[in-house]
Amino acid sequence: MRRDIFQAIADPTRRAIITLIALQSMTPNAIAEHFDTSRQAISKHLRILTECELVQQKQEGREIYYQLEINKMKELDKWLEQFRAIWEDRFNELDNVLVNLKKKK
Amino acid sequence: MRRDIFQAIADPTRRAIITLIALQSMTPNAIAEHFDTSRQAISKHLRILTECELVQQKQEGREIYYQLEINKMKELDKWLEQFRAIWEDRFNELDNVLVNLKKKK
DNA sequence: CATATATGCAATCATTCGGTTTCGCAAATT
DNA sequence: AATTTGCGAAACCGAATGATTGCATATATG
Repeated sequence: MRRDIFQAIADPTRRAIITLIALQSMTPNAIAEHFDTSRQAISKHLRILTECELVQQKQEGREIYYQLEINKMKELDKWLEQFRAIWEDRFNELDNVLVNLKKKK
Repeated sequence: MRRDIFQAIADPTRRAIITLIALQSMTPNAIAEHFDTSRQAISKHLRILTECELVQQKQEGREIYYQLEINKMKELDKWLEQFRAIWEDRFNELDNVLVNLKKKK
């Protein structure tokens, strides 16, 4: 089972979990209350998120708090980096087109 | 078949296709040459990318050029936005810790 | 007009995915 | 000590996924 962040965020429930615990770590039960599925289903999602290190566990007694590993999210940003240059370029090109249109007038 | 960008970029081959045609649009055959799989498999990936509008087709005779719809990539960036604030905050917190350590010295 | 080329589409198949249900275990509570 | 609570693991199931193979269609080329 090869897990990577891209596959992890492909599922909408997992994306929702990520957003949910972004600001504050939560236990599986607390998380599950926000969804229509069973606690075990959430538990499985958390396992996947843990496997690809998007999430970290902090045991406290019999409770386990899941915390977002925000640094891992940066890997997504890193992948996007290569395209950022392009869409800025295209924007500039559009800019030039507009400038030329103005000149024609 | 509900397609969204997150599911589209979950597959490594599709990510590679995206990167491949980012700078220059290409035909399915040309794309397929870069991979180990069959042309039809690539065609299926292109269909998925087209369905979620990450890619656009330009017919030229019997050839079809596939072009990256760079604007759609921005949606990913938009989703990341909510976390960017967090990881910058955490960086600031770390900054404060370092400042405090200095003071102790 | 016959043939080669570029492409999409449908059927099929093994694998993975996301969910439920059942179970076991350890920590709290009574 | 007995019970409740919070959790993960395993077994199972239907649906989706990614790949292959075979076929159909449209455009070039001889």
